[in-house]
Amino acid sequence: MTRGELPMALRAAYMVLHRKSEAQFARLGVTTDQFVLLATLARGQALNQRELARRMPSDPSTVRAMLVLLERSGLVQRDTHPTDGRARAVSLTPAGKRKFKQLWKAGDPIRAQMVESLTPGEAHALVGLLRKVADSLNSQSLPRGGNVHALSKG
Amino acid sequence: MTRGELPMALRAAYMVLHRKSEAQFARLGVTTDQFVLLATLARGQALNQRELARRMPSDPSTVRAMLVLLERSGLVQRDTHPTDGRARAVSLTPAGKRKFKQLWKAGDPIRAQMVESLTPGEAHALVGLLRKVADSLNSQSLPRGGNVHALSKG
DNA sequence: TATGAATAGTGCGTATACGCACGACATTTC
DNA sequence: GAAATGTCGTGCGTATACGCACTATTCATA
Repeated sequence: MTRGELPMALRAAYMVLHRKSEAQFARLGVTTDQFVLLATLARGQALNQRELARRMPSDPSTVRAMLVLLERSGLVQRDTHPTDGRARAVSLTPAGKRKFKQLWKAGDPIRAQMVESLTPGEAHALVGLLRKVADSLNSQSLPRGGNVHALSKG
Repeated sequence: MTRGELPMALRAAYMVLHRKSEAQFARLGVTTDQFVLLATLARGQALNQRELARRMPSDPSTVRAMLVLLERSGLVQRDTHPTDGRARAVSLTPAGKRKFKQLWKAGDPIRAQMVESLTPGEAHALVGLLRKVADSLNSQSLPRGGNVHALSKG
């Protein structure tokens, strides 16, 4: 197997998922990434923006831009943090919770199709392998230049 | 396993890959997606813009914006298509070919790390599973609303 | 061959994605 | 308790990502 296949396969799979999700959620007036943000908040309310970004995962700058829009549409609120004057405590509004339930239903066909294209064992394995790869990339600081093999083979 | 884990794991893995790649390629003056475009062109020269978009995969509008930038930096050229007056034949310039080789080397640590975090069997399986999921999402037109299970269980 | 349908590319608008610099507040250290 | 250091959020700039409307060209067919 060629080395470059794995990154490209990962990219291709994500892109299709993203496109299909976008089409599914558009009717409900939110984007795929806004759904991810709402889902993350639904799991853990009153996060600050950095923690929210870490969990999505996304960038704090990006999350801020998203929150501005979501706040404007009334799905999310940002209160001043009780103990940390720098931070803001983000949480779903009641409307946000309702919208999230609606979105979860709307996304079900996509989740179902992904899972049903695989055996239960394959689905489980795929999640495990994706996490393994993600963890590996997350942990290691990559060399800035050149070729790591030139070193390890020397 | 929860249903939502697979999409989130896929998203998380792609995001890390994208971020790490961005950091690696930035020194060389191109983005990760520009690298993908150049790699796609390196495999099949003189594609028109739609075919290029189909292979990346990406959106024709996005590809156009990228080509404008890449053309400006001299890595890519767009000639009028020999037989189709609507289309443009996109190809790498000599500078584009050189840059691509350089980028391929720069990306090697990332590809290496992804592959080496898995056994050869796992890596092979992962690529297969990703393609299976991607193909499944690509082929089926999803229902516009509601829950596909409400139908299949009825 | 005229004409309608399909296709390639363009241009625009909105929403991520992320780096970077900045001010505000916290925490540490002396 | 004041200064150094770190962290949170903001604001800005550039580059995707994609839908949509529009023009130009090609293809199908009457």
